[in-house]
Amino acid sequence: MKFDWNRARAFLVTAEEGSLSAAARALDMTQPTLGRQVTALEQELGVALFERVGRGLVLTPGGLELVNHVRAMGDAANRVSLTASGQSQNIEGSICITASEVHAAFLLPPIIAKLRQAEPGINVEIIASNTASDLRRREADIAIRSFQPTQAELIARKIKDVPARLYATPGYLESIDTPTCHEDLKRADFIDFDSTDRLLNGLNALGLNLTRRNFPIQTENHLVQWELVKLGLGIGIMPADIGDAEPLVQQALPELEPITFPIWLTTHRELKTSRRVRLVFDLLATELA
Amino acid sequence: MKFDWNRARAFLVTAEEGSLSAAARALDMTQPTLGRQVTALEQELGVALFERVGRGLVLTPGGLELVNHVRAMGDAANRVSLTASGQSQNIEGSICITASEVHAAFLLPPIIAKLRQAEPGINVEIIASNTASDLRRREADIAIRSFQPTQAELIARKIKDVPARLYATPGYLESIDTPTCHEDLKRADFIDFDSTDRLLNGLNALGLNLTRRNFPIQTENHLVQWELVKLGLGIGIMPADIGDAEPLVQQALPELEPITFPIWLTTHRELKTSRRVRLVFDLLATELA
DNA sequence: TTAGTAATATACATTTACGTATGGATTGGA
DNA sequence: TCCAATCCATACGTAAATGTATATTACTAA
Repeated sequence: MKFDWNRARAFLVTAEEGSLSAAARALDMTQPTLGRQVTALEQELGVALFERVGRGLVLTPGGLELVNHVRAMGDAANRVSLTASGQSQNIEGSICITASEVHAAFLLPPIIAKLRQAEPGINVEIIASNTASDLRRREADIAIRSFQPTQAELIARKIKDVPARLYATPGYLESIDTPTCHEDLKRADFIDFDSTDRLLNGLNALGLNLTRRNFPIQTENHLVQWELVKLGLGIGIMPADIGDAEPLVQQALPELEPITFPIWLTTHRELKTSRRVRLVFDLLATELA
Repeated sequence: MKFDWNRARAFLVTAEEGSLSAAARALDMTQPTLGRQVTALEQELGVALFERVGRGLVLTPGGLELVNHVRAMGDAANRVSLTASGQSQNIEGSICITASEVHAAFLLPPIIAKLRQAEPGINVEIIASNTASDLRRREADIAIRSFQPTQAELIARKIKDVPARLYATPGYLESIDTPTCHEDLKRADFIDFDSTDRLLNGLNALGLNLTRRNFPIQTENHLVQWELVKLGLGIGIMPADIGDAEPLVQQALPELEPITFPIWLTTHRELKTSRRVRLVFDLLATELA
């Protein structure tokens, strides 16, 4: 193990990002530095790792075999980082919370305000994303999710079950003759925020009989969907407490049984020992309930 | 994993050796360097790793927990080191050689036989193609070419200059009244193996005066051309040592000055690192000369 | 075919890390 | 108690790695 470990990290990130430039961005370094580190590692190990072909790099067979072991180094480095953070008993510092766009926009802000007031030394970073961040890779410290994580390294607490309902503007509902039963919704436009058919299937499971023609507008962004709903372009789904609090809209079909989904609070086992993480975790659990 | 991996290595060796000085000796570094790296890692992780007590160092509880994960990094690093040296030292594996069809068919087989006898662990793949493979894209490890490559990434060695002569069967030569001078060849049929007019131009440069009518048969395959020549369908060109060794044919016009072309042996920069490539390269250079 | 974009490679000034030399401190033995 | 040995910490000159700026190349879309 007499080679330069930082060069190994440069190699790993380059292999996973696919280019020196992307790896440089990920590591807060410059592209020439990474290029030099990778070539230096090649000389150090006596193995050609990448083929410089065109504008990208391609792993050589040798590099392909080596990257597995270097990835093991990276995984161990992640564990080092996690346990080190877990041991820090400093309240002050920064914490990274990930949540879906809706939760990040409507649930988190008042809680963050309380947190900042109670502990001004804690800096907060919020990642609003509908794709689940990987806590094991330290993409966030705490995650608010709508499903229970399966990995054993993670600890999760179920906060509550939340009902979600359909909303639209009164004007829009009038324009489709104010639906009053399941069947009436067949002539409605729904606004989808998922490229798969999850929303369609979920609604049909409640007894509706929709097709893709009922979803003429799609966006991957749940907040954009909500704005479209508020402008009267169709029906959208939203957690009931958020939807009910919006004066511009009303429930589209109050008789319809709501879709319920849970809220799970998740963190890494190692991080739970950190005073800062524990404090924020407990605050979130209290305030979200 | 945003900490300095070299510092992690410094921490690991220090913990295992028991002192900074001993670690410095093990890593071929100096004691001040290691001391700085360890303290820098402590600041980076926000965890006290060692207790400076007396003349030695003692791991703190935090350091004790972290050293396990850092040891996992070290184990992975060892595997990296091992497979890397294995890849650069190991003779066994496969090697891919590209050559023109004629070279692949007539020059390579006896050399490959020697190679297989000397190194049975090496698998050989031969790509017989008249279009130059791109070594930079790993289409082959070693190329036998008749021109010097221009790319700087490639290493090339000129083996020798080879004369090529015209051959035909005695029967065919009699059928065109046994040509004895340049002018007589105007009534001969030549068999071309190149869609461009390279052969025509090359022969005219030697003082012949041929037109396309002298090339009634064309094939992109040099070996097919040779079979056509051996069947008495016309005159073909062939490296002199190969043509002279074929009993079915004779030189069409021995007075004609031969066309000479070079043989270049080419590989990419991994030659510097791979023992296998170097071995085959050197064997080819010796045997072809 | 031709711009435009995004990637890698190179040149040079600067910062950073390293090694040497030395001082201060502790342990073990005479 | 003193001395020797060993170790960690500090200061300073030097060497190495990094960043900025720029050139060069390859793929892409019009």
